[in-house]
Amino acid sequence: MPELPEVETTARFLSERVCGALIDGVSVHWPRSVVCPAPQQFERLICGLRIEAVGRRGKFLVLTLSSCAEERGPCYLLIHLRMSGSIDVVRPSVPRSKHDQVVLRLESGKELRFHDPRKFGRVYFVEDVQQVVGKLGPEPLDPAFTSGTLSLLLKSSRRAVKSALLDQSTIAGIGNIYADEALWRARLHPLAITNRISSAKISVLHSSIRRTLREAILRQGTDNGDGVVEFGSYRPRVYGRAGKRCGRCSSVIKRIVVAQRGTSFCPRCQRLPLSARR
DNA sequence: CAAACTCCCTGTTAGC
DNA sequence: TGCTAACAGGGAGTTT
Repeated sequence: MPELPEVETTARFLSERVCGALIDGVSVHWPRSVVCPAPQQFERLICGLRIEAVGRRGKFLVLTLSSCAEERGPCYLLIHLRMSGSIDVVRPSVPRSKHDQVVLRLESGKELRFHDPRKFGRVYFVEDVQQVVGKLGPEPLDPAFTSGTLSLLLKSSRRAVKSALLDQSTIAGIGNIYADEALWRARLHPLAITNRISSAKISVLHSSIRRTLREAILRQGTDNGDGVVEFGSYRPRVYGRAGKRCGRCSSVIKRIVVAQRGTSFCPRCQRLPLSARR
Protein backbone atom coordinates (compact mmCIF):
# COMPACT_ATOMS: atom_id res chain seq x y z
CA MET A 1 0.00 0.00 0.00
CA PRO A 2 1.32 3.37 -0.89
CA GLU A 3 2.63 5.30 2.10
CA LEU A 4 4.93 8.30 2.20
CA PRO A 5 7.88 6.72 0.31
CA GLU A 6 5.67 5.26 -2.42
CA VAL A 7 3.70 8.49 -2.81
CA GLU A 8 6.97 10.45 -2.94
CA THR A 9 8.22 8.07 -5.62
CA THR A 10 5.00 8.51 -7.57
CA ALA A 11 5.20 12.31 -7.23
CA ARG A 12 8.76 12.34 -8.62
CA PHE A 13 7.74 10.03 -11.44
CA LEU A 14 4.80 12.26 -12.31
CA SER A 15 6.77 15.45 -11.96
CA GLU A 16 9.23 14.28 -14.62
CA ARG A 17 6.50 13.31 -17.03
CA VAL A 18 3.59 15.70 -16.77
CA CYS A 19 4.95 19.06 -15.57
CA GLY A 20 3.88 21.74 -17.98
CA ALA A 21 1.33 19.51 -19.68
CA LEU A 22 -2.00 20.94 -20.72
CA ILE A 23 -5.03 18.86 -19.81
CA ASP A 24 -7.36 18.67 -22.78
CA GLY A 25 -9.74 15.94 -21.70
CA VAL A 26 -10.98 14.33 -18.52
CA SER A 27 -13.09 11.26 -17.93
CA VAL A 28 -14.30 9.83 -14.69
CA HIS A 29 -15.20 6.15 -14.96
CA TRP A 30 -15.96 5.54 -11.29
CA PRO A 31 -17.73 8.62 -9.95
CA ARG A 32 -17.13 7.78 -6.32
CA SER A 33 -13.39 8.17 -6.84
CA VAL A 34 -14.03 11.89 -7.10
CA VAL A 35 -14.89 13.45 -3.74
CA CYS A 36 -15.31 17.01 -4.97
CA PRO A 37 -16.69 18.66 -6.94
CA ALA A 38 -19.40 16.52 -8.57
CA PRO A 39 -17.82 14.39 -11.33
CA GLN A 40 -19.41 16.40 -14.18
CA GLN A 41 -18.12 19.66 -12.71
CA PHE A 42 -14.78 17.98 -12.12
CA GLU A 43 -14.41 17.05 -15.78
CA ARG A 44 -15.49 20.49 -16.96
CA LEU A 45 -13.35 22.49 -14.51
CA ILE A 46 -10.10 20.64 -15.04
CA CYS A 47 -10.20 20.55 -18.80
CA GLY A 48 -7.98 23.33 -20.20
CA LEU A 49 -5.77 23.67 -17.10
CA ARG A 50 -2.02 23.19 -17.08
CA ILE A 51 -0.09 21.03 -14.62
CA GLU A 52 2.42 23.39 -13.03
CA ALA A 53 3.92 21.19 -10.36
CA VAL A 54 3.60 17.81 -8.68
CA GLY A 55 4.27 17.41 -4.99
CA ARG A 56 3.24 15.43 -1.96
CA ARG A 57 1.72 16.13 1.46
CA GLY A 58 1.45 13.13 3.73
CA LYS A 59 0.05 10.38 1.52
CA PHE A 60 -1.59 12.85 -0.86
CA LEU A 61 -0.25 13.62 -4.32
CA VAL A 62 -0.67 17.34 -4.92
CA LEU A 63 -0.87 18.59 -8.51
CA THR A 64 -0.84 22.36 -8.89
CA LEU A 65 -2.99 23.38 -11.84
CA SER A 66 -3.27 26.79 -13.40
CA SER A 67 -5.41 28.38 -16.01
CA CYS A 68 -3.55 29.47 -19.14
CA ALA A 69 -5.52 32.69 -19.20
CA GLU A 70 -4.21 33.46 -15.71
CA GLU A 71 -7.50 35.05 -14.79
CA ARG A 72 -7.53 33.22 -11.49
CA GLY A 73 -5.11 31.72 -8.98
CA PRO A 74 -3.90 28.13 -9.04
CA CYS A 75 -6.14 25.19 -8.16
CA TYR A 76 -5.12 21.82 -6.84
CA LEU A 77 -5.79 18.26 -7.85
CA LEU A 78 -5.15 15.96 -4.91
CA ILE A 79 -4.99 12.20 -5.22
CA HIS A 80 -4.95 9.76 -2.33
CA LEU A 81 -3.96 6.27 -3.50
CA ARG A 82 -5.21 4.51 -0.33
CA MET A 83 -4.83 0.73 -0.63
CA SER A 84 -4.42 -0.09 -4.25
CA GLY A 85 -4.18 3.12 -6.24
CA SER A 86 -1.42 3.85 -8.72
CA ILE A 87 -0.68 6.29 -11.51
CA ASP A 88 0.28 5.50 -15.08
CA VAL A 89 1.41 7.90 -17.77
CA VAL A 90 0.98 6.18 -21.10
CA ARG A 91 0.13 6.75 -24.73
CA PRO A 92 -3.60 6.66 -25.47
CA SER A 93 -3.03 3.63 -27.68
CA VAL A 94 -2.21 1.55 -24.60
CA PRO A 95 -5.42 -0.37 -23.87
CA ARG A 96 -7.31 1.08 -20.95
CA SER A 97 -7.70 -1.16 -17.90
CA LYS A 98 -11.11 -1.64 -16.36
CA HIS A 99 -9.54 -0.34 -13.16
CA ASP A 100 -8.56 3.03 -14.62
CA GLN A 101 -11.03 5.14 -12.65
CA VAL A 102 -10.02 8.65 -13.71
CA VAL A 103 -8.20 9.55 -16.92
CA LEU A 104 -6.67 12.92 -17.84
CA ARG A 105 -5.82 13.35 -21.52
CA LEU A 106 -2.79 15.56 -22.02
CA GLU A 107 -2.01 17.73 -25.02
CA SER A 108 1.42 16.11 -25.12
CA GLY A 109 -0.26 12.98 -26.42
CA LYS A 110 -0.04 11.07 -23.16
CA GLU A 111 -2.70 10.05 -20.70
CA LEU A 112 -2.44 10.25 -16.92
CA ARG A 113 -4.47 7.32 -15.57
CA PHE A 114 -5.51 6.87 -11.97
CA HIS A 115 -5.67 3.12 -11.64
CA ASP A 116 -7.36 1.64 -8.58
CA PRO A 117 -8.71 -1.92 -8.48
CA ARG A 118 -10.18 -1.65 -4.99
CA LYS A 119 -11.69 1.79 -5.54
CA PHE A 120 -10.63 3.13 -2.15
CA GLY A 121 -8.53 5.92 -3.63
CA ARG A 122 -9.90 9.45 -3.77
CA VAL A 123 -9.42 12.48 -5.98
CA TYR A 124 -10.16 16.09 -4.99
CA PHE A 125 -10.17 19.28 -7.00
CA VAL A 126 -10.02 22.37 -4.79
CA GLU A 127 -8.87 25.98 -4.70
CA ASP A 128 -7.54 25.64 -1.18
CA VAL A 129 -5.30 22.65 -0.42
CA GLN A 130 -5.89 23.09 3.29
CA GLN A 131 -9.48 22.06 2.71
CA VAL A 132 -8.15 18.53 2.17
CA VAL A 133 -4.83 18.32 4.02
CA GLY A 134 -5.54 20.86 6.76
CA LYS A 135 -5.78 18.31 9.54
CA LEU A 136 -2.56 16.49 8.77
CA GLY A 137 0.25 16.46 11.28
CA PRO A 138 3.83 17.47 10.43
CA GLU A 139 5.89 16.00 7.59
CA PRO A 140 8.34 13.59 9.23
CA LEU A 141 11.14 14.48 6.79
CA ASP A 142 10.71 18.23 7.18
CA PRO A 143 13.71 19.74 9.00
CA ALA A 144 11.18 21.39 11.32
CA PHE A 145 10.14 17.96 12.55
CA THR A 146 12.55 17.49 15.43
CA SER A 147 12.78 15.05 18.27
CA GLY A 148 11.22 17.79 20.38
CA THR A 149 8.24 17.98 18.04
CA LEU A 150 7.73 14.24 18.30
CA SER A 151 8.12 14.39 22.06
CA LEU A 152 5.37 17.00 22.39
CA LEU A 153 3.06 14.96 20.17
CA LEU A 154 3.63 11.69 22.03
CA LYS A 155 3.48 13.15 25.50
CA SER A 156 0.19 14.91 24.82
CA SER A 157 -1.74 11.65 24.79
CA ARG A 158 -1.75 8.24 26.35
CA ARG A 159 -2.07 5.56 23.71
CA ALA A 160 -0.22 2.71 22.03
CA VAL A 161 2.70 4.22 20.12
CA LYS A 162 1.81 2.36 16.93
CA SER A 163 -1.67 3.84 17.01
CA ALA A 164 -0.13 7.32 17.34
CA LEU A 165 2.21 6.71 14.39
CA LEU A 166 -0.72 5.64 12.21
CA ASP A 167 -2.73 8.72 13.13
CA GLN A 168 -2.32 11.14 10.22
CA SER A 169 -3.17 14.12 12.40
CA THR A 170 -0.19 13.28 14.62
CA ILE A 171 2.38 12.65 11.84
CA ALA A 172 1.59 12.63 8.13
CA GLY A 173 2.49 9.81 5.78
CA ILE A 174 3.22 6.81 7.97
CA GLY A 175 1.10 3.70 7.38
CA ASN A 176 1.17 0.13 8.53
CA ILE A 177 4.43 -0.85 6.84
CA TYR A 178 6.62 2.02 8.02
CA ALA A 179 5.08 2.19 11.48
CA ASP A 180 6.18 -1.42 12.07
CA GLU A 181 9.53 -0.80 10.42
CA ALA A 182 10.32 2.35 12.39
CA LEU A 183 9.35 0.72 15.69
CA TRP A 184 11.57 -2.24 14.94
CA ARG A 185 14.48 0.03 14.13
CA ALA A 186 13.88 1.95 17.35
CA ARG A 187 13.57 -1.32 19.33
CA LEU A 188 10.25 -0.07 20.62
CA HIS A 189 7.23 -2.30 21.31
CA PRO A 190 4.14 -1.25 19.30
CA LEU A 191 2.03 -1.26 22.47
CA ALA A 192 4.37 1.01 24.45
CA ILE A 193 2.30 3.83 25.90
CA THR A 194 3.20 7.17 24.34
CA ASN A 195 3.40 9.39 27.41
CA ARG A 196 5.60 6.90 29.24
CA ILE A 197 8.30 6.65 26.61
CA SER A 198 11.53 8.30 27.79
CA SER A 199 12.91 11.30 25.92
CA ALA A 200 15.93 9.22 25.00
CA LYS A 201 13.74 6.61 23.35
CA ILE A 202 11.64 9.25 21.62
CA SER A 203 14.83 10.63 20.16
CA VAL A 204 15.73 7.16 18.88
CA LEU A 205 12.23 6.75 17.46
CA HIS A 206 12.52 10.12 15.75
CA SER A 207 15.70 9.17 13.93
CA SER A 208 14.33 5.69 13.22
CA ILE A 209 11.27 7.12 11.52
CA ARG A 210 13.39 9.43 9.39
CA ARG A 211 16.03 6.84 8.51
CA THR A 212 13.39 4.29 7.61
CA LEU A 213 11.48 6.70 5.37
CA ARG A 214 14.64 8.01 3.71
CA GLU A 215 15.92 4.53 3.05
CA ALA A 216 12.58 3.52 1.56
CA ILE A 217 12.50 6.61 -0.67
CA LEU A 218 16.00 5.82 -1.92
CA ARG A 219 14.72 2.36 -2.77
CA GLN A 220 11.58 3.83 -4.32
CA GLY A 221 9.28 2.15 -1.86
CA THR A 222 8.54 -1.33 -0.65
CA ASP A 223 8.84 -4.38 -2.79
CA ASN A 224 5.54 -5.86 -1.76
CA GLY A 225 5.39 -8.82 -4.11
CA ASP A 226 1.68 -8.21 -3.76
CA GLY A 227 1.22 -7.81 -7.48
CA VAL A 228 -1.26 -5.01 -6.88
CA VAL A 229 1.16 -2.13 -6.75
CA GLU A 230 4.71 -2.66 -7.88
CA PHE A 231 7.17 -0.38 -6.27
CA GLY A 232 10.79 -0.40 -5.34
CA SER A 233 13.27 -2.58 -3.56
CA TYR A 234 12.85 -1.73 0.11
CA ARG A 235 12.77 -5.02 2.02
CA PRO A 236 10.79 -4.89 5.25
CA ARG A 237 12.60 -6.13 8.38
CA VAL A 238 9.38 -7.09 10.20
CA TYR A 239 6.33 -6.00 8.19
CA GLY A 240 4.66 -9.03 6.64
CA ARG A 241 7.36 -11.30 8.10
CA ALA A 242 5.51 -12.89 11.02
CA GLY A 243 6.82 -16.39 11.64
CA LYS A 244 10.17 -15.58 10.03
CA ARG A 245 13.30 -14.68 11.93
CA CYS A 246 14.44 -11.25 13.01
CA GLY A 247 17.54 -10.18 11.07
CA ARG A 248 19.02 -8.63 14.22
CA CYS A 249 18.52 -11.32 16.86
CA SER A 250 16.99 -14.24 14.93
CA SER A 251 13.96 -14.54 17.22
CA VAL A 252 10.70 -15.45 15.52
CA ILE A 253 8.72 -12.36 14.52
CA LYS A 254 5.30 -12.12 16.16
CA ARG A 255 2.02 -10.81 14.85
CA ILE A 256 -0.59 -9.01 16.97
CA VAL A 257 -3.41 -6.58 16.25
CA VAL A 258 -3.03 -2.93 17.27
CA ALA A 259 -5.60 -0.29 16.33
CA GLN A 260 -7.36 -2.82 14.09
CA ARG A 261 -4.17 -3.30 12.07
CA GLY A 262 -2.00 -6.36 11.72
CA THR A 263 1.25 -5.58 13.50
CA SER A 264 4.55 -7.43 13.23
CA PHE A 265 7.39 -7.01 15.69
CA CYS A 266 10.32 -8.83 17.21
CA PRO A 267 9.43 -9.98 20.74
CA ARG A 268 13.09 -9.94 21.75
CA CYS A 269 14.34 -6.68 20.20
CA GLN A 270 11.13 -4.84 21.00
CA ARG A 271 10.44 -5.51 24.65
CA LEU A 272 7.61 -3.79 26.44
CA PRO A 273 9.25 -2.18 29.47
CA LEU A 274 7.31 -2.48 32.73
CA SER A 275 7.35 1.31 32.96
CA ALA A 276 5.59 1.57 29.59
CA ARG A 277 2.69 -0.79 30.20
CA ARG A 278 -0.85 0.33 30.76
C1' DC B 1 -10.38 12.77 24.52
C1' DA B 2 -9.53 8.26 22.87
C1' DA B 3 -10.69 3.91 21.46
C1' DA B 4 -13.63 0.79 19.08
C1' DC B 5 -16.40 -0.23 15.42
C1' DT B 6 -18.55 0.31 10.61
C1' DC B 7 -18.23 1.24 5.98
C1' DC B 8 -16.31 1.40 1.52
C1' DC B 9 -14.21 -2.39 -2.26
C1' DT B 10 -12.10 -6.40 -4.65
C1' DG B 11 -8.14 -9.58 -5.36
C1' DT B 12 -6.37 -13.25 -2.94
C1' DT B 13 -6.52 -17.16 -0.29
C1' DA B 14 -8.15 -20.65 2.92
C1' DG B 15 -11.60 -24.03 3.50
C1' DC B 16 -14.71 -27.32 1.82
C1' DT C 1 -11.56 -28.69 -9.73
C1' DG C 2 -14.68 -25.18 -8.54
C1' DC C 3 -17.16 -22.82 -5.40
C1' DT C 4 -17.89 -19.69 -1.34
C1' DA C 5 -16.52 -17.10 2.61
C1' DA C 6 -13.17 -14.76 5.11
C1' DC C 7 -9.74 -11.39 5.04
C1' DA C 8 -6.73 -7.24 4.44
C1' DG C 9 -6.32 -2.50 4.79
C1' DG C 10 -6.51 3.73 4.96
C1' DG C 11 -9.25 6.78 6.59
C1' DA C 12 -13.80 9.16 7.33
C1' DG C 13 -17.54 8.93 10.09
C1' DT C 14 -20.12 7.28 14.11
C1' DT C 15 -20.72 5.33 18.60
C1' DT C 16 -19.09 4.02 23.09
